Amino acid sequence: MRRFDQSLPMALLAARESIMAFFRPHLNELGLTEQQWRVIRVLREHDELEFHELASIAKLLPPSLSGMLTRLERLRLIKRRKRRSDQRRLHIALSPEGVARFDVASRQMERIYRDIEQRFGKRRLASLFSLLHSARALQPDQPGQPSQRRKNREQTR
Amino acid sequence: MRRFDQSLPMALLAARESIMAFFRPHLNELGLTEQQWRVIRVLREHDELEFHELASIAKLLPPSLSGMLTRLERLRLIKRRKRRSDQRRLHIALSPEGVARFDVASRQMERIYRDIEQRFGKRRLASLFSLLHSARALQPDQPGQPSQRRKNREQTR
DNA sequence: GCCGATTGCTTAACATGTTAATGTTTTGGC
DNA sequence: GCCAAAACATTAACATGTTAAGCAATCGGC
Repeated sequence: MRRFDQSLPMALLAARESIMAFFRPHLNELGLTEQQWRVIRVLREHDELEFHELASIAKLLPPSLSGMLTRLERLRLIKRRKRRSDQRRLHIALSPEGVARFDVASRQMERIYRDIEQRFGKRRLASLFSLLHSARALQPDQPGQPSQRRKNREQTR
Repeated sequence: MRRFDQSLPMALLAARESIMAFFRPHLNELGLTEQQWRVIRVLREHDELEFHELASIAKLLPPSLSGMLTRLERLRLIKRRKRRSDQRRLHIALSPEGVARFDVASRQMERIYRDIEQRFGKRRLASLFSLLHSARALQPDQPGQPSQRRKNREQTR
């Protein structure tokens, strides 16, 4: 079998951890976890989002996001409210405090990012983004799909 | 601020999730989590390792690994024993059942990997690995360090 | 040989990831 | 309008990530 250090998931994980080592200590000082920063950042960019949109964009599974919103609400950084016309749907937005927290954090994060960009090189960074974007597009065959390769079925959901 | 989808940590995360979507369902069918598979794979490659070596290679923090070993031991996939000369140090090795489980899983994982490799392209995959390896080498400045960037990391052993 | 400092793993406490089940609201066929 | 099915968020149960504290074994200076 391929050597462990030639595993693509491991290479992606290790690279990400190295990058996060730049950001995480500063986020912690700002009283934010990495995932909370993801949510705040996405909300700042979109003003208001539905639950499922936020989950999708921030790459969080619904159960994780659900708990995070409870905690972010307790910190008074976000607000969530049900849509009147459909009580199932949830709308999430930053509070004024959330916006303020974003403004403080974003400066610092942007500074760190420029440092990384400089160390790594703009061109290589662009190449990396391009390849990562392609990888992101890969999709396993769907069990019910009439494609070439098929596997087990049975997860009706 | 940069757009969220231009964040390097997010790009790495999203790419990794796309790749793991190929592997995870099959690991689950084999009764293994993603991290358990990491541990088994590393142990298969090294026969026997000390705790700290295993943690370092498999990119697991000691507290996570500690709990995992308890569960893997309960599943009878690994064995851990203290070194006689130093009762603090722990040695971990696969059990025969662990080896057998590896053998079953490795075939399937290798098959999936070749599928990914084919879809993504060997050359581009090699480029991606190269860039990821470079990213992995990045290290933030240490707070107490003189202004030149140095890495005072982990030559603990 | 004694004792405080260090080493190495484990526990603890909390947040998140992952899958399955639950509860509530809405939809759609009749 | 009625009711089963679907849609959505949450809760549950468990594993892992992360930081700090704990505990036992060992080391090192004396």
